[in-house]
Amino acid sequence: MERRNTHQKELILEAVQGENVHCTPDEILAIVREKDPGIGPATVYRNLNLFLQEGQIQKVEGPGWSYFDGNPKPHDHLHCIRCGKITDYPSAYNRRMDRTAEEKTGSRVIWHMTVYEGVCPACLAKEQAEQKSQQAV
Amino acid sequence: MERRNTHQKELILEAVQGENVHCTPDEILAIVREKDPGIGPATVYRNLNLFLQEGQIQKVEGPGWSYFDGNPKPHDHLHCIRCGKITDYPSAYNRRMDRTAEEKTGSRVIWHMTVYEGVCPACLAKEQAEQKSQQAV
DNA sequence: TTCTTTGCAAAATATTTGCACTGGT
DNA sequence: ACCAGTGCAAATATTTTGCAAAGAA
Repeated sequence: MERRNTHQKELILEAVQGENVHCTPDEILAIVREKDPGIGPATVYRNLNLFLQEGQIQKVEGPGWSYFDGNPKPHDHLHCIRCGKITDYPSAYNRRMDRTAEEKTGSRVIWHMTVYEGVCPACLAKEQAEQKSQQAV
Repeated sequence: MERRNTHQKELILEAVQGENVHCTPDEILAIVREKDPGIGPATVYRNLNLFLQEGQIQKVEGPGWSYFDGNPKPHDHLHCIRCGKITDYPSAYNRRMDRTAEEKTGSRVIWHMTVYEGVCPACLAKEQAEQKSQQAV
């Protein structure tokens, strides 16, 4: 079964592969519809699953949220519990953790991902601003 | 709004809080129905969400899977890509990782969780058995 | 021209909600 | 007796699938 490249595939891959982009299928649909309003949700789902299988993108999930990540390499993430956004955690992949896990559990470990739950810099700033305005009142 | 203890709540909490238990809502429904077949899915969902809010349990999610975990303390997990089961990763919570992440990202980090993707000991054994039988043929 | 991919609509899944009734306190 | 919690069914939300038409190769 030959794999054909289409206009739609290009747009979807482009949307999800932007720098530090983490989107839901719905958000991706909105983005690609800006350039081609005819695209439907089924096409987005189908191709995201295809890219996933091909290893071109990955799915990042945590308690209560789920995003597609255009960067297929394993890397850690930070999830903001205030705004919901997730960002890549800037650090090299630590392969030693996998070896340690293998020794401890007797499993074969292929890769790992750490998700940090917290409040991102932008939301921290907002919180401070809110506190100030509360003091003023 | 007062919180009442019911028969159903007890069964559901008992089901999800077993040692190293990681279940989907559907699996939990099946377990509690063994003792009380009258319980419906809505009650399971409602109470799991309640326990989640109360911090009595947590939800663990990864690429393509999601389970409730009766142990509310942050801890790492191992997910088997062959049988789909997840198990607790036996190691103390590393608080230092959170402090490091705060320094690196400028965020406030509350907690983290690492998920290891791999093949569990039971499935490794199965794989070896399969290879042997293939050689025999 | 061939056969994959698309867009739509319907179907399948998963989860939440409205409401009358049950049952904990 | 009061009202939170339950069970059911309907409503939502999310994702997948069937199929005729479109369009890559």
